[in-house]
Amino acid sequence: MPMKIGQFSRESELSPHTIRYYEKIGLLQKADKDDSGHRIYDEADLDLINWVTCLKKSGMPLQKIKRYVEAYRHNNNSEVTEILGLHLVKLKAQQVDIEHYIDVTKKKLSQLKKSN
Amino acid sequence: MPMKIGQFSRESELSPHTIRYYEKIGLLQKADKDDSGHRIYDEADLDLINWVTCLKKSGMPLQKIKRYVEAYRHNNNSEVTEILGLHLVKLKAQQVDIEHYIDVTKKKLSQLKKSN
DNA sequence: TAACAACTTAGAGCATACTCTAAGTCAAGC
DNA sequence: GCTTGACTTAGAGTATGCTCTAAGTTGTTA
Repeated sequence: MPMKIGQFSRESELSPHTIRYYEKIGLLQKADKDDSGHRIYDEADLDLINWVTCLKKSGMPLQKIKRYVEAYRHNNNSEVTEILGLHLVKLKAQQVDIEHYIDVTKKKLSQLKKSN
Repeated sequence: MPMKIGQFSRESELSPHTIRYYEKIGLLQKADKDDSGHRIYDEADLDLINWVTCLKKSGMPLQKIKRYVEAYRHNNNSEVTEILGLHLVKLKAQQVDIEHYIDVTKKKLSQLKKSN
């Protein structure tokens, strides 16, 4: 179950560089180290990093994810809920925007077809 | 109808800095200058920059927008169509992703409510 | 004519998010 | 014992997209 950064990297699909970077900026807590000073991670770390990746892919900046992770670590449920609630609102707005951009792009494309 | 960078900036909602930057990286053609060396723009420039802004807001990187603008300038309809077609595919993929992220976020939120 | 705003340029600086480099340590296999 | 691969650190470099600074010119208005 416990793994070093190499396996953790493969399972999370983030490079070791990126994982250390996330630790450096405080997004991830300082990982425990084994006797040779190598970072060790477990399933809980993997669940967290995967959720972090999901938040990141959905457009949340690392600074905000950092605040989320901190609130999560401190069991501050109300802040976690607030951050996710706001995130949901933004995602819905993005959804509306994208629909609009799809429409506009389609129109532009059909105008182009006509002018041929 | 012709205007200097200040008014062009207000009408396009881009700063003069940004407009000059776009010109510098070749996204916009070198603007014509009046007798005092000030850039002059017209309605066609405004239409183009507004479409550029639309592409940018919908996630197209400046380098790709640059290629779009060049193809557009050279009346290369097939390339314009190709770029927009690909963009449409990406937007649709984004739409699917966002729907997924909305679902996941909603689930996370309802899990949090239960654990209260 | 003097102040003031708007414009010009080249180039530096900034924010975000990595990504890589250098120099070194450590454990396992031949 | 030595190579190999995975790991460590601090810090430099990269890409994108601005954003600002400095030093100067030009046009309008009181």
